[in-house]
Amino acid sequence: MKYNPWQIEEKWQRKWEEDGVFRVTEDRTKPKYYCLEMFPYPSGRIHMGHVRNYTIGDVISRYKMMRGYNVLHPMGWDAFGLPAENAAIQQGEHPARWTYSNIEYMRKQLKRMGFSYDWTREIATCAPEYYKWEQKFFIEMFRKGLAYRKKALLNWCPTCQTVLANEQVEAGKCWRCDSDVTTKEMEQWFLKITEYAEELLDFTYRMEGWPEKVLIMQRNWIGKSTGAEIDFPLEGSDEKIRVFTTRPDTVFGATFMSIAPEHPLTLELARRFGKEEEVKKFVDRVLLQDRFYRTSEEAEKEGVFTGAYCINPFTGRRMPIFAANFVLYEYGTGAVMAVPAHDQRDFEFARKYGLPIIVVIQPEGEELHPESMERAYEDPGVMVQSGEFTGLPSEEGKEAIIRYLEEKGWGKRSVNYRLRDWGISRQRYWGAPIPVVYCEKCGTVPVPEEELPVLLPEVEEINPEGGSPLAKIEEFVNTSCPDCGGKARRETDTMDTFVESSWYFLRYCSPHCETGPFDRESIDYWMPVDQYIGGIEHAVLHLLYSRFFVKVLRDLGYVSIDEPFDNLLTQGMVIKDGAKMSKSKGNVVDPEHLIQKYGADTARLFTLFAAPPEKDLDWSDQGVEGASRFINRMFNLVARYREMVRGVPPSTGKDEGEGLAREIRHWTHRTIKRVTREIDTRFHFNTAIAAAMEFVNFLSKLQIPDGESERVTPALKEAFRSLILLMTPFIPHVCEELWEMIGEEGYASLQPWPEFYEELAASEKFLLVVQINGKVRSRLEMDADAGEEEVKEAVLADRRVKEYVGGKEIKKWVYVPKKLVSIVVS
RNA sequence: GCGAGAGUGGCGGAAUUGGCAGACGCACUGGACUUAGGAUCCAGCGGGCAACCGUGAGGGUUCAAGUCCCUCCUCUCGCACCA
Repeated sequence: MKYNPWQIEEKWQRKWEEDGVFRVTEDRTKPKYYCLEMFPYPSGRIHMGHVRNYTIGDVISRYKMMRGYNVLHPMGWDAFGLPAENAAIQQGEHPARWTYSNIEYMRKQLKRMGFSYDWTREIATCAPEYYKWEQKFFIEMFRKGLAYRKKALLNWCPTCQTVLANEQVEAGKCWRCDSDVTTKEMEQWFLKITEYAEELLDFTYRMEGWPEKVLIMQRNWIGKSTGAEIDFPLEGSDEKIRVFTTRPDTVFGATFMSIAPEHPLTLELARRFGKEEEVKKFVDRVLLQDRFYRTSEEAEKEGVFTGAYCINPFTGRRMPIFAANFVLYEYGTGAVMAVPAHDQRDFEFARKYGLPIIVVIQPEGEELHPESMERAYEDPGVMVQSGEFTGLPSEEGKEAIIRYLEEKGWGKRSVNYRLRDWGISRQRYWGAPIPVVYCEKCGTVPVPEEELPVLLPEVEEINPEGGSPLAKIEEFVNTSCPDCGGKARRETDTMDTFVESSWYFLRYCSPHCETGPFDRESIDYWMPVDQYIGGIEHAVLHLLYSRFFVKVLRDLGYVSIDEPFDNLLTQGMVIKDGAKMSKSKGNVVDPEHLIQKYGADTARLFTLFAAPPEKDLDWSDQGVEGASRFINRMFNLVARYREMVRGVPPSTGKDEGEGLAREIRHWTHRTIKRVTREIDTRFHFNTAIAAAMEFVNFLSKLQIPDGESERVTPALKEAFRSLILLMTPFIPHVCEELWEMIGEEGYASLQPWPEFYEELAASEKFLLVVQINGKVRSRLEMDADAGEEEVKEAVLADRRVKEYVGGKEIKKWVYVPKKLVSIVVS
């Protein structure tokens, strides 16, 4: 009898499917567990990253199932996206055909891995039954003002003639044609994620099941800063310029003002003061620079005087107003009060243009002088040269200044976020149409609900020149206004694919629901996701958008949860030869070859054994051999004892038995304990597998003396049953086969997880380590129930101990029960 | 620059609360079986002849430090003119 993975795997995959072993319903007699892995983009074939991600999720799902949970473990396809469109351009294949044939192929590959998905719940986001509901959400968001249209500066690729999402711009270049990306102002649809900035931030402090790293990244991305807005009157006018600052305590040191080149006031002021020509030259030049250069640190700070002055309300100082390249129009008010002594950018700017520097914060224990300063002092200190505020510690000063401002009506307390609203318009074909029409009379009108979905029209070919493909389809564009019936044009942009992935986990709960996006009861039963697993690359985008979406759906009355994912596991990358697997590096291992050569169980076992899930996994062909070898050894071991244990009832209860049987039972229970703890407390599958390997090593060495076999077989049966069940989540196919081989009924996958008795797991002897003056000098085997007196007697009687202690005085005696003795002698 | 994480044999990686450093696996060495072995099984495997020395470097706390404290070095990741 030889281990034949292909035959075994085919057999059990077929049986699981025939018997619907992994199909789930809302069974209220069991606790629920929703285990989810980030769904793949159907790019063509699965890669090692998928294998790792989905294997981790599968172990967790199968383990929880055996622990008695009702487990939802679904799979689907993030099916809209650019690669489909590119394939269409390059190969002339329709994006839908290309996508669906990829899905067919990848589904087969995933099934071949033996993952425990409930395939009846499979979804593809490009299906009208899916995006229909997304369009409905969009309309509801539009009605609540959470989806709106505005002009915005977008990344524009002049070669491809299209807008690029931020993630499609790599180091200032177009990801597809490598030309320099510029900006262009266009009408865009936005989702108002900033409305939820505070809540999104707030919850990061309560999400205990998420890695701290991800939470920190999200907090940084949201980028909350608190401070004040202050009005600076324009000299010779009633107008005011409003700035945002986080350092109101430094306002006495503000000596000039910087405003963004694209700020409408910039050219307006220049015109008024006869500086139009040179300011416009500067503005044009800066706006031509790409944003990546302009916002990088290397970019030199430069600016131009607009000719205008404003007045510092606190000091009465005339502050020249500069247009400066480093001021961002989109952040705060697009204008900044410049405090050169206490802000590095302003410092550099002031030095360059010879502007005054006034120190208003003194650090403790040193005195700053503007002439001798080499850089700005940005830390807290004591306020100086600040009128009635002089002498206040700067932190208190912030509060005092804000109160003063508000009293005087010069400004107010203010909070700013770095987070911007989410631009979702894409000039793409292969995406969900934005369900809006533009009527000459009624303006922007959402498509009525009963007309949803706005179907993506068939298209002959996609223009490689780019631009919105939908805009070229007359029958699609030309429509009538739902309100007045007059002539209207459809929106031709489609939605960012991140919109689809922001709610797919909800759809899985009732994937075939026709009356709504999902069935409320199923959502209330399954959500939130108990364990979410995926790559760290989505730490901000997908994970933040999903959080936002759930909060919006909550406020629209669809769900009653605040957060979608209770626990998050970010798995490490798959590395080979010191680099991430990638086509360009040529270090890709195709999972399909692996399966062909070793079978799915080996592929699974290796990815689990090589590293804990959250760490990077170093690929090693020899390591795969090792995994394969282990499965063979386990198979041969069970095969050898198969006849002996068939039909024998396993040992149960806490009676240890005697001799060999007792040793076997001790090993069995110890192993159950170790494997369970490693999986349960921290998902460290590598050490769980190591424990099982040790158990196999032990069992392989067993020599059963003639005549003893009767007494030993129940213990052996228990051992094999346990071993097989412990390994089932990791290598399910071979475990099903072995389960059958030892004569057990039903599916191993459906058995309850083995239990252990603490009494049996504990050993009856322990090895006592004896240290003398901090060095290990002896080891003694002791009975587990030996008390300190007994231990002391045994230690002092030990030959090696006597050698070191001799007649010397024992100055210290430390006893750690069941572990060690530490003796200090002079 | 700021933030987070990590440095342990030839390699991947183990070491509850400070308590035998190197589990388990790979590679390697020797042996057995064999026509053969790149299959399988058995044994060995941090360094050093040894006393001893060994967890990035140097200090410290402790009977005892990979683990705690201080200083420093290296690497990885994230953010980086956000006022």
